[in-house]
Amino acid sequence: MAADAPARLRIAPSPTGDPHVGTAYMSLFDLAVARRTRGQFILRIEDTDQARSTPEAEETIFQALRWLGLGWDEGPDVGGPYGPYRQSERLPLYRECAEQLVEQGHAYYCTCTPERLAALRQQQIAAKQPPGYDRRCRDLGLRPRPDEPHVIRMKMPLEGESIFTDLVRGELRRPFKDSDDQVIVKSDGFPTYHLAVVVDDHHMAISHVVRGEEWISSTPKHLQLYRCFGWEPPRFAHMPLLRNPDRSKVSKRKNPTSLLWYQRQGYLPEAMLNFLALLGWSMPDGREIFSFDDVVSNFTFDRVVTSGPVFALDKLQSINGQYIRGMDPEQLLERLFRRDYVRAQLPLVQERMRTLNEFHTATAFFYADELSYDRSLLIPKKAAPDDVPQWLKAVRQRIEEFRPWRAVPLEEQLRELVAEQSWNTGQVFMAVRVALTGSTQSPPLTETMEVLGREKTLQRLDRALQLLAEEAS
RNA sequence: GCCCCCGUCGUCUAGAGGCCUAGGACACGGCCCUUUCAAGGCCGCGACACGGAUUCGAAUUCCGUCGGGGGCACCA
Repeated sequence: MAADAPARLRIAPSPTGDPHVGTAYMSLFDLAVARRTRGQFILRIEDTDQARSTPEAEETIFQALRWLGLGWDEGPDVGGPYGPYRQSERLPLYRECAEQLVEQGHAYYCTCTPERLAALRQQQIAAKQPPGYDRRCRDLGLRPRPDEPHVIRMKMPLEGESIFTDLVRGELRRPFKDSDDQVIVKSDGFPTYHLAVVVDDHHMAISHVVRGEEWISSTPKHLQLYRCFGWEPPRFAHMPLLRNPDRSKVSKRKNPTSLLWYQRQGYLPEAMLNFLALLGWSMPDGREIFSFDDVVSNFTFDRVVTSGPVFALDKLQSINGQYIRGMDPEQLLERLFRRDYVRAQLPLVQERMRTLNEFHTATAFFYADELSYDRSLLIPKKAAPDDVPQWLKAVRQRIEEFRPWRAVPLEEQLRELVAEQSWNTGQVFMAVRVALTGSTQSPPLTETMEVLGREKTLQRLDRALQLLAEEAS
């Protein structure tokens, strides 16, 4: 990869939750290659899942990547010559491409019902057959009317094999018969990932696709689409998957995966990047502390390992410490007081402060790993002790998946819940307040929740429930 | 069940047939420095999954076994 025409790489996150470390991990290498070749790094939002995509999630992805210094040359918010950069705004293109495939006999309409597909699947699993579409509609030449529910499926070759060269793994091959006729346009008219990614990567002139190992098995489908369209496919690099300590694919249940968490915890973006670069890749000279520019000038895919690294935080801690020690005090001061977390806390406590020092006492609870407070505080005055656990459980459940994580809507949720159950608002709010802050005195509850973040909020509710359970037994 | 990827210290990794009695970093243990804690210094613990084959010689090549992971959606 030394010679190198300008490369175009993209990160294509789905705006369906908190910005993920995996997104940063891929972006890091995308940007490195783009910079190294004086090419471009593109951000494309893959919001073809109408049910799960949200605008807030998209916004936090922008924010998190910018925090890390992984800015993009083209994207939904900055524009660019290949836009729009949001898949939901490119629908006509996918439709047109899919219809073209149907015209050319590379794809077909399918009217099989979800019920039939589910039943088929069950049978196959029961018969210990690999699950997959049985191609019933493949040669029927169906032309469903627009009001008739249907999908479009691509035709995979029945024989032969797909061979491609992966930049990190070398030659990979797989018989076509192992891939079924994938849906490329859903019944809601939206493309599936498989169609959209190919169409967009081509139309955005992407030269290198860097993505997780999890995509290896669908690469033959993608290559087949390129072939059907008559387009030249990009180069593929399948990076190893980040793992939990138990070696499963990294997940938020077992690891903090939200970039927002790292930001709030006070990790430095440059240390985070350094750490991420060290997972699966190494500098030719073996140095472990290096800048993003060092990655840019040294990155090659042949130094990427193929086995999945465990995403373990102790090394990140150590690296972060080294960065902190390496800063001059003025720089450090700057960083400390610009921290967004502190800024967010400020309005909550300002009206309660009489001296500057009170800022620290009033916000200490934001930082505690585990609050220490007397269990009896969890039982509000005039409340029945046995009621408290169910309040906390109900509140937890109510907000666990709730979006957006903002004070006003959260307050609405809580008030609704309390009203439904005919509970006492003051008592319920007080119990939650103590669980979250360890004290009966705190800034307004839901504003506190917003700043504290979902993760810590849920964690502290759990902790309070645990305390109450201990007391009961 | 089928297909694919992977397998060096607890963890991240170096290693592309002899330079390997396998190197570094994190973590861990000890000592030193020190009013404490960190930081720093020194020392230590600690791995080529297993079995065959190829070779004068294998962590490095090939095969098998075992183990881990991923995929098999109208999710990405």
